[in-house]
Amino acid sequence: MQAAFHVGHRGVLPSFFVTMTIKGVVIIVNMTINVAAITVDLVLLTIRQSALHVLLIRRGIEPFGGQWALPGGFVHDDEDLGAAAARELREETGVDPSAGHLEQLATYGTPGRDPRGRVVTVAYLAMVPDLPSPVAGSDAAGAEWRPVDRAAGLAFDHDRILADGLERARAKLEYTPLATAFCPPEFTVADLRDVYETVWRTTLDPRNFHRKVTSADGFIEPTGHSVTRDRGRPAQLFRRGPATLLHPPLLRP
Amino acid sequence: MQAAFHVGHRGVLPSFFVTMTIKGVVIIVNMTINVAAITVDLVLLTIRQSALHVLLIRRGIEPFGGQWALPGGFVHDDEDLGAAAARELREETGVDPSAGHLEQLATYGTPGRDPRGRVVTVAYLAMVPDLPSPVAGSDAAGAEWRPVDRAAGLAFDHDRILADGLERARAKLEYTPLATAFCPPEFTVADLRDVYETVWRTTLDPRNFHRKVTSADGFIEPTGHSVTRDRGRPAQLFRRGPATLLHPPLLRP
DNA sequence: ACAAAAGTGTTGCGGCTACACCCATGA
DNA sequence: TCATGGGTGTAGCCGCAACACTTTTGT
Repeated sequence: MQAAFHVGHRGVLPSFFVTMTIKGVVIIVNMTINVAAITVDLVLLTIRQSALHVLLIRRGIEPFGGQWALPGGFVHDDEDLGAAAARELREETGVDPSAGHLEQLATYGTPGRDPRGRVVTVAYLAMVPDLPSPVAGSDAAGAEWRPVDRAAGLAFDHDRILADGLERARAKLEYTPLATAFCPPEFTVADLRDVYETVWRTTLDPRNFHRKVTSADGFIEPTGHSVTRDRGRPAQLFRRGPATLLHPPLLRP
Repeated sequence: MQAAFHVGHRGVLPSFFVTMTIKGVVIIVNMTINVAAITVDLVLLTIRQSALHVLLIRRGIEPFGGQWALPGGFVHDDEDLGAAAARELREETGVDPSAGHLEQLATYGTPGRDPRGRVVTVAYLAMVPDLPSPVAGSDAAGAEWRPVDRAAGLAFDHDRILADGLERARAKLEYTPLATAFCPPEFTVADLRDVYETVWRTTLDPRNFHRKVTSADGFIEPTGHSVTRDRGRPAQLFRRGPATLLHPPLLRP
């Protein structure tokens, strides 16, 4: 039997093989250059009750069925990587990505990290305010916000991805105004300090912190409003400023 | 005609199609989940004659045949991403990756960035000392060290990747001992200062620089030797120290 | 009145810039 | 001995940690 074959219109050669059984004849096409499935995974962080939480989903299918994992999924055809991450964020939380922060974290492609075959995942780091609405329903068996120090034992290499995401988040609070991504549109200096204290797992002097963030150029802007939260003097409300880098930075103690 | 088909043993579904002509009958198999070819590209930097240079290769084949591009290539089957980058580095320069520095930069996968089809590239940033030997021959039509400010007009999206690599390198000199990756095993404080001045495109006070780098814990260690380079008092030789982070950092002016 | 949280003023320390100054060598 | 680059000392500035103190609310 002779078979002429042609691979797609793109000229990219795949490496896995396709087996076809036609009228009892088995045809195996084996190819040479490697391809991989591309997924995006999300390290999606928020702060609830002064504790840093990560969104986990409970896998409904194999592999790792029943185990907890970071939310993620396959990149669609003709879809940009960042767009895939933004889509996942919308699907999993319902928030518009522009309300929080979304950035590429790193890419993981160790052979064997997915038992189904070669899967390269581009991980993204996202921070969102504490969402009043519950997590939007997804095709997973379940989803929940988990405190990051109770998130060990994830599927795939997601423990590693989560650790990398946490370290990135901690480092970026120092020299970028990223902390505001955890806050609602209007927030107090105490809210912002709670973000830093929670992510860094330290305590900060409220007086010096206040001075630093209000004097850092373009970090936060007063809205003119104020609120009284519990007891005590009402606090001014701020919104995020236009700065993209912090001058001077807030260094970890 | 009926055809039962089965995709590989891995369970990963590809998205492109395979057309087979068997005894005059055309069979098109179209699949749903996207796959991509995975490449690694290298932003390989060095310093020659006090100018920052990047290694470029002249493409021998289409697409972008004849144009200059970053060195790179396909990730092999069962090869880790970092291992593929290290292999490219060895192939292009002959240096052992441990002699310099190699780290993941970012991943680029915009549809259409490669006219052959969906190609996702994981870019790596590498720094090596000025190599006495010329660049090892490769399968490309040519290779050369190009000053970074004369490197515009590269193939694919490599202008963007190079810009991202340069910004990463500049930022990392501040708070890591990365600058030593540009230096030979033994170097003087003036050599190290030249690295900073070249990458940052500034001038630094030699006296204050000397004090800072010799007092930064674990940054550089004296070897006991010294050299006289041109005129003037002989300079002590140093090797890189064990530090992985700089305390305190050297901030850009 | 008192507790509690917001916000300001002040002091002292440590790192940094700027620059004077000394050291060791080649020509 | 002079030019040149290597290396040290020091004064002043600036940012920051520490903390006393004032302001504004709820109870």
